[in-house]
Amino acid sequence: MQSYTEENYLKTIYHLAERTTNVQTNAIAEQMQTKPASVTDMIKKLADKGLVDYIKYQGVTLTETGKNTAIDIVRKHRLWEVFLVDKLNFKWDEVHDVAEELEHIRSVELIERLDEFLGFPKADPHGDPIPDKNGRFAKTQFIKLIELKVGDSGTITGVSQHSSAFLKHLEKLGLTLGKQIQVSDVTDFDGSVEIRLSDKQVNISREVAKHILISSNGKN
Amino acid sequence: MQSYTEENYLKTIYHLAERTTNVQTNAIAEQMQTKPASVTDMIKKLADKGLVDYIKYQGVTLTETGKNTAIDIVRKHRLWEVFLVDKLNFKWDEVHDVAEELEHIRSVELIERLDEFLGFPKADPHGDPIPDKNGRFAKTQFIKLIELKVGDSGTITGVSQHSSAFLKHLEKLGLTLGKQIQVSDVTDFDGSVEIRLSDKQVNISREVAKHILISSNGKN
DNA sequence: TTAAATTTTTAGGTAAATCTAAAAATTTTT
DNA sequence: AAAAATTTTTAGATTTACCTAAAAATTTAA
Repeated sequence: MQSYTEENYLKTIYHLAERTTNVQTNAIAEQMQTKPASVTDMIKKLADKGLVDYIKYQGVTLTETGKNTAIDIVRKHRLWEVFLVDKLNFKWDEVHDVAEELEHIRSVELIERLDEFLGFPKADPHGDPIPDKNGRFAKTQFIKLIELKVGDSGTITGVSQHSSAFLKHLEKLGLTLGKQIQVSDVTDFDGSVEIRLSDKQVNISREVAKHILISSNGKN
Repeated sequence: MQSYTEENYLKTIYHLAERTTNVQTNAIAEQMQTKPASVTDMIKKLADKGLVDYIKYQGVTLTETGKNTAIDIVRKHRLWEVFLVDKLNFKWDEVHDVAEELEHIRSVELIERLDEFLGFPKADPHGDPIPDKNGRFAKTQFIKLIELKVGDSGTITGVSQHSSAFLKHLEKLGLTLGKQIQVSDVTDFDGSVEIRLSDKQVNISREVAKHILISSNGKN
C-alpha cells in the first residue's frame, strides 16, 4: 500500500515515461512542483519498495509492479472524470483537480461499481483511454489535426492539452469531442487551419491544431 | 484549511460531544485508535487554530468554527453514503469505510452537485440526518424501539449502531428503513421484543431493540 | 579534452503526526 | 482528607515528506 505522495510520484513517472524511456529527476521535480533533492529521496524509497528501477544519475523507469500501480491510478482518475462530467454536469475543463483527489480513494469495489454505473466507458472527457480493471487499454488510432491535409476529414476524439484555458477555447469554438470536421484551408502565412463543421467554419492557430486529436473516418 | 487528520479529530470530537459537553482526551484517543499523548498534542494544535476551546485537564469543546467544519465533514460523509447505496448498489453495512475516505475530498462544487444529483436527501442509509449546505439539520423525532409499549406501532427510520454485524442482522430479519412495525409482545424473561411486520413476526433481543429508531405514526 | 554548465546527489534540518515512559493533575475510594 | 486509581500532560524519539546549501557526476561547449 502506497501513500498518496508515492502514488503521485508513480503517476508522474508513468506519464513522463510516455515520452522518454529514462525519466529524469529534474523532470519529475518540475512536474510535481517540488525540488530535485526531494525527488531523489522519494526515488530511493520507491526503488527500495521495488516500484522503480533506479541507477544513480541515470533516471528511473517503472517496474512491472510500479507500472501497474500507476495505471490503476490513471484508471481511477479517468473514471472519476467521466462521473463528474456525465453525472454531475461538470465541464471538461473543471474536472482535473477534483479527480486528482478522488483518484486516491482506495476501494477496488468502489471503482468496479463506478465503472459499471458509468457503463464501462472507454475514454474520459478529454478522449484519453480508460484502462480496464486488468490495466489493458483499448487500442486507439489518433492523428493530430495539424497533420491533416486540406480536404481531409474526421472526428474529434481527443485533446493532448488539458489546461482549462485551452479547453474553454475549444468549447467556445464548438470543437468538442465527437464533432465531425473537415480541413478546408491551411494558411501559408502562419500555418493556421480553417475547419468546416456541420454548421459553421472556424479558424484555429497551428498551436491549437497540434493538440486536437482526430480519428479519421476513411479518406485520402 | 485542515489536514485530513485534523478533520478526523474535529469529526470525532463532534460526535463525542453529542453525549457529553466536555470531551475527554481518553475518549478521543479510544475513538481514534491512538494514544492519549497524541491527542493532547493535536488538541493544542486545534486550540491554536481556534477550532476548539481547551483547558488543560478539562477536556475540549468545539468552537463555532470547529463545529461548522465538523458538520461539513458529517454532511459529506452522509451524502457519499447515499451515493454509494442509491447509485452504486452498496449495502448499508458496506459504506462506512469508503465514505470515511470520500468525506475528505475538498470541493464545495462537488458536494453541491452531488447533493443535487442525489435529490437533496434528508437522511443517509442509516437514517442519520444530512445537514444542508448551511449546516442545518432537519428536525427529526425518533424514539427507541425499546421504549415502545405492546401495541405501539411506527416506522423504522434509523439505527444508532453502525457496525456491519448489527446491520447485517437487521437486514436478515427484514428490519430495514421504512418498514412499518408493531410491537406485539415483550418477554418478561429477557426483555426481548416481538415485532409484527406486514408479512411476518420477528423476535429481537433487548440489545437490538435499543438501537432501532422509530418514528411513531400517532398511537398509544 | 579541458572548462563551463547542467543535473543529480548528499548532508543536515524542519514540520506533522505519531509513539513510549515518566511526571503531574484530578478523581475516587477508603 | 489521605491514599489509591485514573486521567492527562510533558519530555524526548521516530517517520514521512519536504527543504537549502554544497558536493559530485554528467553533459555540453569552447
